[in-house]
Parts: sequence; C-alpha cells; structure tokens
Amino acid sequence: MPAEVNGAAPGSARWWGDRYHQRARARRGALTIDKICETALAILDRDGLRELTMRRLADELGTGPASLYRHVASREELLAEVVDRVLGELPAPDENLGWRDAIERLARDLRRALLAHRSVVLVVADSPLLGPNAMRIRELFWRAMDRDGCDPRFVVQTYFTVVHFVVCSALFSANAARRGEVWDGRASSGLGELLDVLPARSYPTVLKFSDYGDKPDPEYDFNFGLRALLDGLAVSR
Amino acid sequence: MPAEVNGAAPGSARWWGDRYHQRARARRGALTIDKICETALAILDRDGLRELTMRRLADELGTGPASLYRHVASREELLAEVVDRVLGELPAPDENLGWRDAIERLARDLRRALLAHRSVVLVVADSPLLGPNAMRIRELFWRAMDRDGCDPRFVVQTYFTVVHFVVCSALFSANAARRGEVWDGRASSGLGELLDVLPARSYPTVLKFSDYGDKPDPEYDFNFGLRALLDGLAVSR
DNA sequence: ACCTGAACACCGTTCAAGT
DNA sequence: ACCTGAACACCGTTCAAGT
Repeated sequence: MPAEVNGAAPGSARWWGDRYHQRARARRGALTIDKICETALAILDRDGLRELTMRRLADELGTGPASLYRHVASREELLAEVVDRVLGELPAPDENLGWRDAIERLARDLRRALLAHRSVVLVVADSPLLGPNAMRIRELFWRAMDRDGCDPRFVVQTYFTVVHFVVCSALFSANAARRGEVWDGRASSGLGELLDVLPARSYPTVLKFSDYGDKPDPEYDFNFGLRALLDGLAVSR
Repeated sequence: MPAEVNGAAPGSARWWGDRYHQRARARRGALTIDKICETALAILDRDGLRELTMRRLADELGTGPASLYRHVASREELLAEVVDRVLGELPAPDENLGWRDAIERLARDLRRALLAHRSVVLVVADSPLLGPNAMRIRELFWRAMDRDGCDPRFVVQTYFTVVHFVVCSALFSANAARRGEVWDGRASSGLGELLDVLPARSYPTVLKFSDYGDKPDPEYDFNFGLRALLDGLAVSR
C-alpha cells in the first residue's frame, strides 16, 4: 500500500489535481520546488536513486531536511514531481506526421529522455504518468494520430502499448548499463562464466545460443522490438 | 550504484555462480533459506514490498534480524532469491509447440506468475533474470523455438522482447491494481476528475478520447499488445 | 562453532521551539 | 507567520558477547 497524502497517492490523478491548485501561489523564500527538483535530479543523475536522501538533498541546498517538507509532503511526492520534470524534456512532434512516424518519434524521444536520467526510469515505470508534462505529451501525440484519421480506440491502445514498451526497454537498458554489463556495446553479461559454473548439461540450448545472448546490445534490441511492435500495430489498424 | 556482495551484485551472473556452490551445503538449524524465502514471499503478497523488513521477516520466523544474515548477505540478496522462486512457478511448455504458440504460452504463464505476486514485479523488472529458474525457462523456450527451426538471433531477440513486454505490462497492471484504479475492469483512473481541474482547453484530444483512456482494462491491453508484438515478430522472421 | 542481543549509522518525518 | 533544530520511530547491518 503506497503512502498517501490527504488520501491521494502521489502521482495519482487526484493528487495532481490538488497540486495544480497549489501550484499557483509561489513561495517567497530562497527555496522553491523548482530548485528542489533540479537539485534532486542532479543527485539522481550523479549518484543514483538510493543516494537521493531528504537529508542529502537538504544539505546540497544548504538547509535542514525539515525545510523541504514545506514544499513537498514526502519523498514519494518529490519523486512524482521529478518524473514529470523528466518528461518535460520531450519536444513536441512535428505537425503533419503520419501516425506511425509520430509514434516512432515519441518512442525515440521518450527513450532519449529516460536514458538521460537512468536512475529515474524505475520510478517512471512505477508511475501512472498523469503529471502536466505527461498530459501535454499525451495530448500532442493523440492529436497527431487523430489528425491522421486513426480510430480513438486504436489511438489509446497504441499510445499506451508503445509508451510501456519504451519505458520497459529503457528500464532494462538502464539496469544493464548501471550494472556495467554493457558500456560500448561490447562487454559481456557474465552469462558465459555462469554457464561454466552451472551444470552445462542442463542448458544445452542456452549454451549453444549464448553467443547471441551474452553480448546484449540494448540499442539493437530497442530497434528490433520497436519495429516489430509498429509492424504488428500496423496490421491491427 | 547497487550494493555489492564480494564484488558481485545480487542477481548478477557472478553472484548466482557463487551462490550455486554454496547451495550444496545445507544448513542444519530450523532456519533455512527456503523457509526464509517462503515467509518473505508471504509478507510480500500480503503487505507489499515496503513492508518486507528484515526485522518483520525475522519476527514472523521467530528470531532476531541478525539470524537472517547467516543465510542471506543482504535484503537485496533475499529479493534476488525471491524473484527466482517466483519464476519457478512457470510450468514447462508442451513439447512440439510451434515458436509462436510456445512464446504465447510463455507470455501468458509469466504474466500469471507475476500477477500472482504483484509486489515482486517491480523487483523482477529491476533484475537481470539469471537465477536457476530463469535459466531453466530460458532453456525450455529457446529449445522449443530451436526445434521449430528458428534462427538463433531471432530466438534470442524474440525471447527478450517478449519477456520485457510481459514484465512491463505486468508492472503497469500491478500498479493500477495496487492503486485501486482497476478492480473488476470497471473503475476509473481519476483521469476524468483530473481533466475537470486542469484547463480543459489545453487537452482537447485527451478529453475527447478520455472515454477510451479513462477505464483501463489491463487484460485487454495485454492481449492487444501481445498480438501486435507477435504479428510484428512473425513479419521479421 | 554457531547463534544473536544490543548497538551503530543511518533513514523519513514531525513538531515544538525559535525567529 | 514562517522556518528549522532536535527528536521520534523506524530502517539495514554488524559484531562482540553469549551458548
């Protein structure tokens, strides 16, 4: 059960609704929610999710942890804000793109933004994506598909299917990179060594194909999966 | 940076390799790693990831937290073990299935196992899937596709693409369910209320299509996405 | 040799006391 | 009225002391 703030889970529709009202009245002090999120994201990018601590964040901002709670009700709430800020990096798609080009654009831009902030991907995957920037992107791409004459049901299904694919793919890429399995697309996952230790008899096919599975290339996998998905979606249109 | 044990991150190939050796010598005391994992999974299923605490787990087993560290080097390590145990619930596929049927079987079985343990899905998504059960499943499905005459590269790509799709889809389903957005496929995500609060002018298309996006049906989405993916994969075969 | 109580070094969060 | 130092109720993990 996620912690709740006023009965609304951070990141949920009701929570964003409440936030929207509060957003108007700006704070006067040196500390603003923008400054807080910016610093939080810097810590996340530099040191990772686990290192983002209310105390550490306060330190970096030159205050005590209690002061943060004047702008944010919880760490979870802070993360919901940060997630939406990352989505804010997505550019608007070109007008007059066909649905497939628009969706491919979305996939590539979203992937870029997520990989630029690897430590946030897990939080994104755990989020309902209802913040203002999430809604902005949703609007832009649904509009593009609508303009291209797509059926509403197809628009919605396709949108979420692709978004989920991209988030998940980024999640596995980010993890592989974080674990140091892949750096320049060359390093091994250690699968070979594992197979040396395991009773080789049990995994003949994995062993036989391990040349193809041992050197993961997230970029290739992403392109392979995206093309398959778009091909399949085009069929069901 | 994830915590490491003897220089190997829990769940990584090297870590599983080391574990494999230790596995042999069983413990004598009442406390076994199996009992620990079983109880941990019960807590996870009942109360969620955040509630799985070394202290709470020890309590439920009738010991102190320090005793757990005789069987497990960290909480992270415990979770890596639990993840593999969940994958242990996947049945072997029927022999002589064609590649597409085998992969569809994998997708549905994996989804079932993941949704039976919602709180573990996030951990699975964050895991390299190299435990003994993960390897067993990998072997079984690669073998099935191999028997059907698939190219090794196609086998490996398809396998990971589908596994990632299923994990990600389960992740979003589990989150929606955990947030209480969906129960019998009918409840609303609160998107309607959010749109009431946001300046409606900004999101005309989202508003127009919100009937299709407001009542998420994870099961339908899963089937839609899986079919699209398999159709697309069949094209690139 | 094995086990574990008690302690350590942290967390997120709260609130009364300060300005 | 606003801010925050100090405290509270937890964590995961360690290790010296017990058996």
